[in-house]
Amino acid sequence: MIISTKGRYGLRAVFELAKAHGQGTMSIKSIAEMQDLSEQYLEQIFSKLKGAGLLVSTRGAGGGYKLAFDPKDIAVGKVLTVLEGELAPAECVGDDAAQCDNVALCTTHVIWQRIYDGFNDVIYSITLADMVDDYQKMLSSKPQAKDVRC
Amino acid sequence: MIISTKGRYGLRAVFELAKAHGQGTMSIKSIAEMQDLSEQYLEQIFSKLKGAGLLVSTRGAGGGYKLAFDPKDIAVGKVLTVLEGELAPAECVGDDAAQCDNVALCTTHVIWQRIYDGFNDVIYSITLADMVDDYQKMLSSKPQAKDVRC
DNA sequence: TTTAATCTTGACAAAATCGGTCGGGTATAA
DNA sequence: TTATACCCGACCGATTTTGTCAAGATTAAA
Repeated sequence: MIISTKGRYGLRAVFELAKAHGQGTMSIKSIAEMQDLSEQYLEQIFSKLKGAGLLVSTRGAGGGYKLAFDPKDIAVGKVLTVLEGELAPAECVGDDAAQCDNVALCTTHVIWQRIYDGFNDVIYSITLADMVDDYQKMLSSKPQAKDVRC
Repeated sequence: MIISTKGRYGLRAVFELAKAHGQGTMSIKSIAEMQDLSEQYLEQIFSKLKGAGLLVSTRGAGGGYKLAFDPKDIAVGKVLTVLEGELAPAECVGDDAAQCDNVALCTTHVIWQRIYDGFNDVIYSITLADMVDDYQKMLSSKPQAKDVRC
């Protein structure tokens, strides 16, 4: 599995926040229930996302989390990168790439770079708003639909 | 690191076989020396690749490994998949996908599928022959070049 | 003011995976 | 017959994954 549970659960949870954006905060408890996740594990995940500035929280009764930005301004890739670390195929590509002796002459480097670029193109081209749109469309085409996870 | 050492070392080693294709076999020892890898670890890697039918071996003195097919008929993706297992972002995509309750209604499934497709497009569109071509071009444009790894 | 809800933080731990090593085989060319 | 090379399964320490547990801080509401 390229994406660990942190990233997969995290994206599902953030998707709930995106659906409810503009309607105040949601508690970890309610999201954990909806998505059938452990509250304590989800705490860890949201804590990371908050640390990265993607979420804001309110303490106390009636508090909870919400997105720090509009869903259309949060790329799926951002969420995944915060939770998984940088998704690079090898050390010689990516933001904090360890430069090898001579990248210009390294044959496998070309492969890793293409994988990295392709991957990031995909995950940064989809926003949370896109996910919500997809969801609305699925709902309207199959009105009996219930939330499903994978 | 999305690709582990098995995949990264393996691709480098197989690239050596591709460069020498048509010139008989190469021993693990010589490749391990060239690419600065442990012989015993490389044995494990080649054993897997042989099991998958990508390599053939000759035992005894003067023996070694060679590609089972022409480099142009071996995709980088095939090598990586044999060594890494299927490179799926989640359980619900890929050949041996665990079907979730209702994929057609699952919002995150769309994301995992797009990542999976993008990834496989890249790695199955490059063959070992492409790598060798790249290498020859690099050599001719910088004739003083030595082999470099990353 | 008290209470309950909620986020916050850090430690802990079982299980799986990673990145190999070790110690023997077996087949074959020289 | 001997040296070379592949073959194979067990093992092993370190790290990462996937969480759990406990205690505390903050705040809204009763």
